[in-house]
Amino acid sequence: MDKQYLTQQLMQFFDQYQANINWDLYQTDIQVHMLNKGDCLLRQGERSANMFFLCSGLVRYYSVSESGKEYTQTIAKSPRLVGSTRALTLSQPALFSIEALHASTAISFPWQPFYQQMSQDLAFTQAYAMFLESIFIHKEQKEHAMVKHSATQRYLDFCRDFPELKDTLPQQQIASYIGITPIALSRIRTQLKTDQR
Amino acid sequence: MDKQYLTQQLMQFFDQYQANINWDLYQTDIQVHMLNKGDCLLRQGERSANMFFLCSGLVRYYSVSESGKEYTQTIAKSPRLVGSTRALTLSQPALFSIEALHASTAISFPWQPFYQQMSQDLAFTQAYAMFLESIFIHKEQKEHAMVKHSATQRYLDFCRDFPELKDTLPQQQIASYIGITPIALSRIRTQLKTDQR
DNA sequence: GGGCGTAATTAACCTAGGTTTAGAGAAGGA
DNA sequence: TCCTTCTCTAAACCTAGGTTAATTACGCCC
Repeated sequence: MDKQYLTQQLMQFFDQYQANINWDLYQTDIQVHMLNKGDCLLRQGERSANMFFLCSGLVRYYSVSESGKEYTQTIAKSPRLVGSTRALTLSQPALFSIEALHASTAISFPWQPFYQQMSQDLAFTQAYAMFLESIFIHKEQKEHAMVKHSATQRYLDFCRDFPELKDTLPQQQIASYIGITPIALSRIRTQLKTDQR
Repeated sequence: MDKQYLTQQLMQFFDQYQANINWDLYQTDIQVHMLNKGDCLLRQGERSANMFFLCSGLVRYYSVSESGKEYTQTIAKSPRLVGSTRALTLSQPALFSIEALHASTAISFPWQPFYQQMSQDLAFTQAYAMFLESIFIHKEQKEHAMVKHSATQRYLDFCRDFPELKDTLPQQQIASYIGITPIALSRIRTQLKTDQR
């Protein structure tokens, strides 16, 4: 798709924070990613120096443990920055993969020079702090739910938070988001159905 | 204890970030808190406009669910800022209490005017973003451990991360940090002892 | 020393959720 | 049309950790 057009979206996204960015510096490094369902932007264990901007579509962050179990940490909707803050700031391999849940479009740009330039811009740094605050708060709520709520409650929470996904996303992935096996989720769903009557 | 002296520590803490702060504005609002073991700086459900700086000692962040179960989210050592970013930025009641694990000293100051002034200071905003990044990374690792590791593994992780606490902290609180009951922890400990032989 | 409150252990029992295996639909491809 | 593959459901069984309750151990105050 049109790189010009997508870059436009990225610029608009940052405009809302009144950050003063010289995009010309990155023109040559910006890459367009057309994703089909199941394609990955970033793979667990990979080192990447890029941040991504999700222009359209939907992705999930998931990780796989040594024992082969999959856990979906986050589901992110466009428009949004996506990427591993941790991997970029500590320059370590990513702890999770980022996978498209539908067809999606994203662009990538190199984080270091961008962050270098941006950390001189107060408006941007403020916006970045706000971004971190918001994902932090989300993470805190998810930790809370994982520890304090039963699987059934977490499923109901998921249905409340993502009403548009509860019927379109495969149940395996819903199960992986709430931290249980698809089999347990199936049990919970039939249990809920019989309770309703 | 000497307010002057503790305030000095707070200023030194921010000096390391080269933030340019006019402390005179807050002199009258700064309060000193001398904490005994078990005293709380902040109580779950309370609204507070203050941020705290832990000058000496050790605190834990814990929350109690409706069903009366306690969960320790974080253990924080001095010197450090402590408080609920979430409660302050959204001006909502705190989701957790902050309790001293030993005798500790802290000072409090009003967050809003401070943050207002500080968000004009690039060095401070950068430092704040780094602070958020660091607690975010910690939270991500804890979420990961809670989901992927067994209670036994989480106990071993705790012993690795807090070697100085594993014998001094009451087992109830260790259990609450790793998200199990004290009874389960006792079982795990005897299990580990017999395994060693 | 004797009582008392708190913390830690132990054992018996229970339950949520994992594991394994099998089968039922739906969807595509030759 | 049949065959394959993928997703979901169902049932039998297992296990980690929760629950309850009784027992012991360790201060601490009188």
